[in-house]
Amino acid sequence: MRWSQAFIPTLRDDPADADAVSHRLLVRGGYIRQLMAGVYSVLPLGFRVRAKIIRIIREEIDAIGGQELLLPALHPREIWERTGRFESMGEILFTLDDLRGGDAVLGPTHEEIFTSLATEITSYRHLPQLWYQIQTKFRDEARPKSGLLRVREFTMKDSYSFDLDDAGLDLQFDRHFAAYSNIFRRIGVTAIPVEASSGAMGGTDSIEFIVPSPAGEDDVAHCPACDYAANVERATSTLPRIEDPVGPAQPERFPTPGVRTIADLAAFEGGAAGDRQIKTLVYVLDGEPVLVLLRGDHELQEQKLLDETGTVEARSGHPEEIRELLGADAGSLGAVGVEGPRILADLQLAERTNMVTGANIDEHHLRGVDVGRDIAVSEWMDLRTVVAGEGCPVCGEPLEVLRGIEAGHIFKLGTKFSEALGATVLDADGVSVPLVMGSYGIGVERNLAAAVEMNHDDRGIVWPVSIAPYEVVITVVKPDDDDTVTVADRLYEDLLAADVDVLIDDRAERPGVKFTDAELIGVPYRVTVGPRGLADGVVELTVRRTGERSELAVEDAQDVVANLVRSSR
RNA sequence: CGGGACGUGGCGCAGCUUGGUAGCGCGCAUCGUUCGGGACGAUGAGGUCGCCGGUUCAAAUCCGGCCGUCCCGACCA
Repeated sequence: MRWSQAFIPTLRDDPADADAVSHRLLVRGGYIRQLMAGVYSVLPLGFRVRAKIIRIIREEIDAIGGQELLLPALHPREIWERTGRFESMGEILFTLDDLRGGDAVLGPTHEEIFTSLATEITSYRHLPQLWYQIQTKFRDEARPKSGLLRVREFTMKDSYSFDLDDAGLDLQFDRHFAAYSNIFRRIGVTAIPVEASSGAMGGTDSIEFIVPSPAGEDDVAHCPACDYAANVERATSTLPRIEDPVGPAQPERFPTPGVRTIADLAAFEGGAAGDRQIKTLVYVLDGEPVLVLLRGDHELQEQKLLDETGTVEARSGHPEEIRELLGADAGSLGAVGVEGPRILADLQLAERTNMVTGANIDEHHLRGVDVGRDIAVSEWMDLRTVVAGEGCPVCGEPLEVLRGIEAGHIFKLGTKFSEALGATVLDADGVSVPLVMGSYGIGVERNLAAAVEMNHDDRGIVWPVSIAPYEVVITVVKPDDDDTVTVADRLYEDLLAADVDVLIDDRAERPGVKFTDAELIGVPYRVTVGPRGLADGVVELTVRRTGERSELAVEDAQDVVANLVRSSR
C-alpha cells in the first residue's frame, strides 16, 4: 500500500474522550472511530489487524476439529424465553419489533441458537461435534468504556461442543484450553488462565483468560509461587487461625453511642478489633430477604453469594426493609436470636467465640457472642473476597491480586441448554440422552485492544509482527529525489513479491512527520531510504520495539528484511 | 440506574460570569522558500455554537425541557 493513497487518519493530539491507552492510541493512529457509545467503526488499519487476529483464531480452532458456520444475529425472542435467559439477560438484550408484530432480539451470545440447530443431531454415532462462528454480538452494556475494551457491538469467535458424556466434554474443553493458549501466544498477549465463576451460565467448570492490564475490569488472585490463579469472584485463601479469649456464658448487651461502622466499633472502648466482630448484612435474593454474616474485617464477594445460593438477582436491603426485618438500622445489626430469614454465614466465622456484633437495637451491641451457640446459621458458605497477601489455598505463599482484561472464557455447560431445548440423541442402548455441551468465547476487538495495552510505548503502538497491519514501512525521506524513489519503489515491489505486508510512505511530508506517524501506528520494521544513505549505497533498518538501527546494502535489503519478517511472524 | 463533567469548523480548545459582526492552535487547499525527527511565509476554504422552546430590539452567552458523550460507582458470560 502507498501511504499517499491510504486512508490512515492519524491525529496529532490525543482525542479528548479517550482514557485507556489502547483507546487513545487506536483513535490517534487512525485504526478506529467512534460512532456512538460503545460502537466503533474499524478503519483500514484496524481492519487488517482484526483480520490477522481472526486468521490466527480460525487456524487454531480448525486445528482442534472446529467446523465453521454462521448463525443469525437476529433471533426470535421466544427461544430466549424457553431457556429463561430473556429474564436473566434481559438488561443487556437489544430488543426490536418486526413487521408482523413479533419480538426479536439481537444475539448477545449464541447458546440457544447453536443448541436448537443441534437438535438435528440424532445419534451418538454423530458425536462429538465442534461448531464455531466468528460473528457480531450485541450487548446493551449499561456503561460502555475504554474504547474497544467494553462495547455494545463486537465480533466474537464462539464455539460450542456437543458430546455424549462428560468425558467427551472434558476432552473438548482441554483442547480449547490448549488452542486458546496458542491463540494468545500468537497474538502477542500474555493471558493467565484463571478459575472463574460460571455466573448465570450455570455450568460446572469455567476458565477465564485474563490479560493483566490496569484498563481491565476483572480482579484475579494469583500465586507467584505455584501459579494458582482465580478470579476474585471465585478465589479462596488460607488465613491464620484466630484464638478467641474465653468469654461469658451468654452474650452481653452494651450501649455503643455513635458507633456505625466496623472501624467505629474497633476504636470504641469495650469494642473489639475487626477480626473479632461479626458483620451482618441484609440482602434480598430474588425477592427473599436473608442475613449474610462475615468477619468484621472481611468484604462480601457478591458473585460468590449468587453462585452459592443459585440466585439470579441480588441486592442489598433498603433501609426500610432492614428496619422492618431486624428492628434496627445498619450499624447495629446482628443475627443473635434472629428467626425467620435464612442466615448465611461465611466459613471464616465457624467455631468463633466471644465475638462482638450488633444487638438489633440502635446504638447497642452484644459481646461474648459464640457463633455456634448463639446464632442459628442456616448455611455455611465461602462468601468473602480474597485480599492480596493472604495465603495461597494450594501452597500457602502470599497471593497477589492483579487487574486484567477478560480476553477469553471457556465453559463446561453440561446439559442446561440441551435439556431446555430438547437437543437429545439416542445412545448405544437406544436411550435418549441430552447432549453434553461446552461453550468457548474469545472477543476479537477486545484482543486487538488488549494487544495494544500490552504492546506500546510513549511514541505509540508496538505491534507484534504476527498481527501488525503492515510488517514493514518504507520511509521515503525525499520523495522528489529520483534515486531515492527508484530504490524505495524497487524495494517495495520486491518485498511485495516476497509476500511481505509492506507500506511505502511516499507522502510529500517532512521526514519527521513520517517517522512520528510510523511509530504511532506501530509498524514493527522501518526501512528508511534517503539520499544520505544512498550516497554510501545503504538503506537504514529500524526495529520499532527496540529502536535498534542497522545499515543494509541496497542490494541486500530485500532478502534481509524479508527473512527478518519471516522469522518473527 | 445514582454521582460528576462536558457538547463551539476534521482534531484540540477559548469565548458564556457582564447578551450586541464567532475566535485561537493544529489539520486542510494554493503558491513560494525549505527538507534525515511533528518547518516558515503569504493567500484561502471550512461552523445549523447538540436539539427544541422561552425571555429580549437582539441569545453561543440568560431560563426551561430534551438529546448525546466521557469519568466514578452500580451493573456485566
